[in-house]
Amino acid sequence: MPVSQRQLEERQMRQDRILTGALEVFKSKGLEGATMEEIASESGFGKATLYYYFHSKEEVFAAILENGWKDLWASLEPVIAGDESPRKTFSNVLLKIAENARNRPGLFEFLFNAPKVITFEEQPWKRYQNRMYGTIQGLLDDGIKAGEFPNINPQLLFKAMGGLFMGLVLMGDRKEPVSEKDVEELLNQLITDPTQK
Amino acid sequence: MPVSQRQLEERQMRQDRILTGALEVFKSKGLEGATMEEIASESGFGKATLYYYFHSKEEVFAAILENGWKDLWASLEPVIAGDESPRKTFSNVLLKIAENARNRPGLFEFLFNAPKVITFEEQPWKRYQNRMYGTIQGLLDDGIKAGEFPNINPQLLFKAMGGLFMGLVLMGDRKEPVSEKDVEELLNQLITDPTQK
DNA sequence: TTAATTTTCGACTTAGCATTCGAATATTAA
DNA sequence: TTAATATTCGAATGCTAAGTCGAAAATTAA
Repeated sequence: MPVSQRQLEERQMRQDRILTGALEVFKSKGLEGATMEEIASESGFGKATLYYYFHSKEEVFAAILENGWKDLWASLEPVIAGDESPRKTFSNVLLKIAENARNRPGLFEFLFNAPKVITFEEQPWKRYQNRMYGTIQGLLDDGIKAGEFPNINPQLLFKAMGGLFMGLVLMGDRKEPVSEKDVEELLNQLITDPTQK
Repeated sequence: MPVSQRQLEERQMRQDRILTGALEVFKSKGLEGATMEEIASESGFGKATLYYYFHSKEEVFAAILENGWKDLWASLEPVIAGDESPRKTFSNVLLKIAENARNRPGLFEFLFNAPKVITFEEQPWKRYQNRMYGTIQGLLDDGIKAGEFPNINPQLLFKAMGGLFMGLVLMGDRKEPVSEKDVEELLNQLITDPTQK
């Protein structure tokens, strides 16, 4: 009587289709610059139809971020839950992030740049983002305590790794995926393991 | 007959006043979100007066960036022209940037974040930005060739230092200026000098 | 003082765009 | 088939904000 499973799935697919089109437009025009008209034609629907699936342009924008961060976090969770050493876990987290970036480069870049544009506060996706950043910082904290990283302010280490890693993942001219070797190299060259001295 | 020196100076000051107000509004609302109305009231003029000094909102935005990058570059130039070793020059450049950031934190943050928002192409301030990035990359290149830095892809090193340094300068909870010691520490901890091994 | 010039500004015009409406079309279930 | 429900869409609405106008006030120069 209500709605069949198939119906729900088709609805979901249409939403995804809209979101995919919207991502393209947002990437090239930004939040304000993008028009619903353009998002509609990009995703193959009429303008009014977008409003059948979403309440507003902001909601479309937020949905992209929400889904993106949620998926990213979901893929990270098992890695973090593992019981490896902080340094090894840290390395695995970076690898997993790189894998995500490789699969959907457009979305990934958007996830990390879009937030700068937002003015309206408290969005649900922020929770995932904070959780991820918090976890990574925690790993660095623990690693430093355990003597696996040099004794430097974890906040700074975080920033440095962030910049470096984004460089590797986003700006890479290379076509091959980021390998375990790459990440290990990073860690060894920039963050010397004191125990190996 | 034309315009007196004082008149020119006063005009300049009014433009600066507008730019200062605009910076505040742009920072909180972004390029699209900011209204000329708000910029006007923030800087203490009527809306129409803004158009007496600038042709459009984009021009106001661009003027902030142009002035900012120009000043930053001007302060860097003598440091770069010095004849120290690449590593030492690199360190001095970072110190000078930090000094700039300390003097006008709001502007500085804007200079480094705003570009992400821009869609319209080729702006004059881009030339200063590229010159600075190019110079820094060149210093790293030279330093690597001279064996003063570890042998790592300069692009990556650049990203890493960028992330780290921005962390130090922008996110710092500290109130004291970034000191030579801080920068040396950075270099020593993250980018071990191979000659010291 | 007075005429030119510079500066200021609120009201107005206008264009673009988010959002709504209402009617059509398609799908489902009986 | 047929009625209910789900989906689609272009046209109409309304608002916001960039940019313009024309008149005033202030300043300068004689």
